[in-house]
Amino acid sequence: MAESMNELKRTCRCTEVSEKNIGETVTLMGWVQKSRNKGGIIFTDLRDRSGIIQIIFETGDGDNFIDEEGFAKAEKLRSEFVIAVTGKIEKRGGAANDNLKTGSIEMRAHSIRILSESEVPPFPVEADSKTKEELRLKYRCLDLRRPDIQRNIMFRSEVTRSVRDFLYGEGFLEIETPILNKSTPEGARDYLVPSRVHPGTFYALPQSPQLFKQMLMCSGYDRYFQIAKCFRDEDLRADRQPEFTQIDMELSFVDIDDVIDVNERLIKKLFKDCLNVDVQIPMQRMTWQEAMDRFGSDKPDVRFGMELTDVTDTVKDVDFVVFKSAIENGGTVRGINAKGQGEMPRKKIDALVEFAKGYGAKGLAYIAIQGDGTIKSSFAKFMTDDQMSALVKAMGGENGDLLLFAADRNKIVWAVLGALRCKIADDMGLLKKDDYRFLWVTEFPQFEWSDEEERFVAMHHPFTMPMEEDLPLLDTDLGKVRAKAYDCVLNGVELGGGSVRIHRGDIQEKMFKCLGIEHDEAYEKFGFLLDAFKYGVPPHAGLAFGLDRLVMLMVGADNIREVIAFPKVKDASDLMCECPSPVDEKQLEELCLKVVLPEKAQEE
RNA sequence: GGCCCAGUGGCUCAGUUGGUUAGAGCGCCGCCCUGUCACGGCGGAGGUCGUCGGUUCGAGUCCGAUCUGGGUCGCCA
Repeated sequence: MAESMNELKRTCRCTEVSEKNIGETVTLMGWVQKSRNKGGIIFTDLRDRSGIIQIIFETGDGDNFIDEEGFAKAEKLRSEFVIAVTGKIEKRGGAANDNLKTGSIEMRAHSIRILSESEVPPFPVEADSKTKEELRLKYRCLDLRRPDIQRNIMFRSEVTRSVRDFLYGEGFLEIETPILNKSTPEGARDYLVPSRVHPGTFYALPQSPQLFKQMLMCSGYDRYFQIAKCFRDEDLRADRQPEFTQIDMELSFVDIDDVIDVNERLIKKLFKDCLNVDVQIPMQRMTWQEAMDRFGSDKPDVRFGMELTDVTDTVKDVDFVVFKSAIENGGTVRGINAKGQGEMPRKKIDALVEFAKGYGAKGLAYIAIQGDGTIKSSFAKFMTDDQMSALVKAMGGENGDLLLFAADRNKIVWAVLGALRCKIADDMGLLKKDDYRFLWVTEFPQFEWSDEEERFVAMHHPFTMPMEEDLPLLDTDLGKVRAKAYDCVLNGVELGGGSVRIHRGDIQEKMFKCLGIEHDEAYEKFGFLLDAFKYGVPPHAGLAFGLDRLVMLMVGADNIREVIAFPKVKDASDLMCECPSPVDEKQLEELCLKVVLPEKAQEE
């Protein structure tokens, strides 16, 4: 039977006692990790968020022993019972346990209360769980007791504390912005919330506090930040959840370098505080164009080389239809050199070809240079010996190397080789999680052509300031306009991004025109911001980090669910709460809503 | 929406070219044990092999569909 605490007070956590406390009487409360009954003596491992300490129950007279009634209780202990024990801290009578922080001491209980019993848990509460994630998420309460995930969640708290410390120190104000917002359907899909008071109308959950933080700049708060919950109704990934958290900030009277500077110092302090890792600043910078040309990605992993080489010129006369047609259609031929992989078995190379096809490649050409210098190649028969050696030379190919080539439109060539170099590096074991390589990618294109909409769309958002020297291009060549936008990249992951915003009405108007957004439409969507811009706008710029991704990389997790207390699964549902779920007809009526399922979903 | 991977006692897994009663480790239950900490000893319970359908004399195994979870492309201004 469960007992109450009554007047009993916990004196400290399980591992907050050490050899210094030997002889002291303490009261500990926590969960039974494991109980070992030796007959006349019982050893119980007691766990709380700090760790584990061994409790001893032995009958006898005096302070060091427990009475018969207490011993009977101890005999009943099972995993995950919640107990309170009072007793004396002693040096271990038996051998020390080097695996425990408290391995050299133990507590001799003289009283015990069972505060709560537990059913047998569906999976063991232990570190390095092998349990399927589905089950872990269904019983997330138990999963969150496991020491490794507790470490992640507590670490995350340290991160936000460090961030707040730094930003407060730099004169930032923490200001909350609304969760119920106006829907602005540019960008990601919104989560909608129906209004009861205004039937047929909806709020949207924020994709980011973007417009509000710009408003705050207009209002003179000059340095804002927020640990902001954001929502995007898009498909999930290992590093993408439908609701996620951003470290969001905005600054007035600043330009790119000011934003980068304050954020480099933020990251430096954060990594020192939480990981005792020294991040070198200033961090590496690279333009978007350079990132694409060298790494095939706007978020390059610079922990390893294997950079892209443009060999279009070298192969332009080669009579290989794949290369020829790519070049004729305005594309390029580029390659990467996987050093020392020349002996890769055909089967694995074929797997790489399949991998490449997943990124839109029609195929993948390769040259495998064997250890003795002989060449195996998928397209050797189309090449003269001179052409082959010129190509190998252009790629820096040596004996034992594997050269891989993609020929297509640049967009596809970049995507294919960019992904390929990361996959090969991973397969080769080149990716060390504790090797933190930061990188700023700058000078993003302002616009991106959308095949779907057959127009230019904003790559970042329509309030992003173009680079001053590119302003004339707004009239002539939108594809060439570069933006004052920047991303912070860590080990191939986009950690955060931001931009200098447009604060001049004339440029903003032109921007809307370039994006094909009419004056009225702009007002319909962003009127409140445009109104605010009429009354004195400070030049401003900002940035937002993905907190979940940041913590994931810092703890070395493979997905952000490991650093989020209550994450959603792949189809955006919550296995613990079992949501989303249908609502009462009455609730729908009140909101003037009617659910019309597509035919397929109506069956059953 | 596309492609790929997985699903067998509570957990993690094995299960041969389709062939007796589907196994193991851990966990769980009972008894014993005063220095264990991966405690130990003895005994025991526990499975519609994700679901539905098909092929077959016979399906955990082969085929089709479907569900669940994961990865990824598209998507994510």
